[in-house]
Amino acid sequence: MTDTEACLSVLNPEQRAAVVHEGAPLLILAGAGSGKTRVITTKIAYLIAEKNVAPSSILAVTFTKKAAKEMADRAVALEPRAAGAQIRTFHSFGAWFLRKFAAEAGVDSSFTVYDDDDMATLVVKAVPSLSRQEAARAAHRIALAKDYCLMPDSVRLAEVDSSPDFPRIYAAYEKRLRSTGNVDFGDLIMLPVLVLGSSEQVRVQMHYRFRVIMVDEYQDSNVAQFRLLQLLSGTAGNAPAAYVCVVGDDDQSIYRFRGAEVQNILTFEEHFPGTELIRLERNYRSTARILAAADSIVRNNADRLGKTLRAERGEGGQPVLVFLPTQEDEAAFCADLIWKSHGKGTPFRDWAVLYRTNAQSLDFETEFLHRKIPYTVVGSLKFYEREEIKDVLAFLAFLVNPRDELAFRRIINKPAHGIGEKTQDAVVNFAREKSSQQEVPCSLVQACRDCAGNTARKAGTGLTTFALLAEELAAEIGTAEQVSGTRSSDTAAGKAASEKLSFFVEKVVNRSGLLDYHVSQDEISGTQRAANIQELVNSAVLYPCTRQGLLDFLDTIELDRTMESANDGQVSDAVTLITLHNTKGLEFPKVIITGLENGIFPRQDKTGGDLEEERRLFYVGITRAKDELYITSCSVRRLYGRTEYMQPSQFLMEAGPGVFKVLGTPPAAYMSAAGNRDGMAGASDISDPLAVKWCTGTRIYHDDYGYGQIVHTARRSGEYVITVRFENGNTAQFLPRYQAHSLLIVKD
DNA sequence: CCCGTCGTTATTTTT
DNA sequence: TAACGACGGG
Repeated sequence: MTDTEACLSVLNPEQRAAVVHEGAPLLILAGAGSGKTRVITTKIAYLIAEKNVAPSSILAVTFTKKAAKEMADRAVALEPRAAGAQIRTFHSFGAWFLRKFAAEAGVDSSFTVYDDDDMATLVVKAVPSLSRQEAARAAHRIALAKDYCLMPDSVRLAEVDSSPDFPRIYAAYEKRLRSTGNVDFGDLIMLPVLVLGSSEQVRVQMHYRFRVIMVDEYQDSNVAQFRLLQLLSGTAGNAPAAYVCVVGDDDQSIYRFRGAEVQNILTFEEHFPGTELIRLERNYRSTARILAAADSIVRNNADRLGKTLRAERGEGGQPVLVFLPTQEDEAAFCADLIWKSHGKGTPFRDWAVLYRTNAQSLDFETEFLHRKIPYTVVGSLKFYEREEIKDVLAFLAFLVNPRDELAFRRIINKPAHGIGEKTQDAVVNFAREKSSQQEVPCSLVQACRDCAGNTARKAGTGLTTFALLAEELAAEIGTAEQVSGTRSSDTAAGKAASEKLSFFVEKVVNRSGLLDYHVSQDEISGTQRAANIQELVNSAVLYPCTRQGLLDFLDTIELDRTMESANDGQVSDAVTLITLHNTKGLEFPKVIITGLENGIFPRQDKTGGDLEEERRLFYVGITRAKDELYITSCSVRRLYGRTEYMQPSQFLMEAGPGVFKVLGTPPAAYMSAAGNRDGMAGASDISDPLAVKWCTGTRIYHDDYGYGQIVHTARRSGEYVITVRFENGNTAQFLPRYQAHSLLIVKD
């Protein structure tokens, strides 16, 4: 038996059919935990080993860096030659493509990628009449327009933003962006679509290059990505169409807000004629009762293809729904649960705490820190959003592309050289003016030199000094010519490639004065900026000290702004704190989904299609759990510094009876919506006059404590107990049956 | 141009 | 509640 036969033999019939399928386009509808990554990776190995497909002609795209890495690792484990396949995220593929066809796309081959923040700043520069806030909103709409592949002159632009000014703002932004030579995230997909659409030659070249194209998490692709797939796979010239295989699950589509178009998967068969469909419905991840809970939620959605997951792992324990008074209690509950299981030998890494918004991680971090429970927060963007980190990255980006207006503005006067906004504007406008008059764009370094004589003496000296430094450092890392036409890092730049990039970054940090500047900031406000810069310097150690090495370094950071890459030496056994969105593609033995309250999850104002998306998000969360699932809901939560009384999430009422084992006291809203459920504590609360009178949220006056509010109710050995939080900070419990006389209900 | 104070405002979700 | 922007004094 060959290796490949061995790989195939562990698959179920549907998986095997998907792997050996060839010819027509293939749509794999893969339910959560149905082994789709195994199918894709086996298929890559199979094509190489059995079908003699050249590895380099295989393109597999995913959405997250993590997923891409996992796919590549697993494919290589099955078939070493898979290392030659292109296994990337959509955006990193776009970046690769744009560097290759920079001229056709009208960008600098050494472009860097502007994030949302940079976009907003550039909008302000392009349309100065806008406030920062308006610019940020416009930037967001521009990004969305690009997700839909709409240009400033598109008539359909109104569907993204109907304001009459929008097309002009978009056009002005676009002009300004193009003059920097840089791109934004949307460009990484949209520009390749435009280049492929307009250049037959490029299309043919790509068609000969990629013979097999696979897309994972296809349900989250947007219109631009769909068109990219169409253009890469269609026919052109004499080049035959590539084999297309997409994998997705309409129930897990959770990125509509970012332009993801569920229609892409729902109508795939119309756009790729002759499509064959394979369903993977056997779930190897979760136990049956967890899957039942997931299904009881998602079946409330109307807009779905519909599928039923079959559990292959047996019944398992009943998912637990816990009602808690406050968010602190919620954090304490999680800590208790995790700590107790750790005592029984469960490693911390088996646990994941899921939440709707990043801000919710704070309470867990505080509690876990206190209890000495190790944890890692996944996907928090904090590190690369820090000012000092953005400063250093901007300096590096500027060395690579001296037309980068935003990088220039960020670093030119830090530390202060007397170059204020006026001088910056003069330099930038000078460069833009000159660029429009000549073939070769004018770099901002050159503009600094040319402007130095026409400004105040202090500013002039600063500009000259800066230009000298930028030229010297840029020369050291190599010039653009030294990499053009080659992607490998073996191009000899000034220094030997064996030297580490971290030396160069360290030099930049020192010579620019950025490190000194932030050291003094640390002294003033006791921050950790210098240490953060050092961490960034250290992370550059993995790259060679060449221009290409620097480009790769910036690329990696720009396309994966999560901490993991900068933080590989993290604790090996730790609880995972993660947003629901970030859990896509992950699994954990034990999962706690927190904050199941209306307004938080689902978020307020969600209706119709948006509400269905929230429901799918809940479904994604539930199906991450392998063995144990806990869900928590609080009756009180601090929101924007105010204390709010919460109702349980409507999703909880949608689950049928017996789906969850309920702990704590279910609020009245849950009870009345659920009707008379079996085996549930406090089931008689709606008919208990005490519970009706003394319910959560009621305002109270107490002779000794003053004003307060009921934050929790419970039934303890038959007695109805209320917990009251008073305005003086005290919290106390009372038995209304006996103590009603000392408690006054305050009427508004 | 720098720094401090005060008032206001914001919280999805991410490549 | 915290973080950020506007404003004014040095």
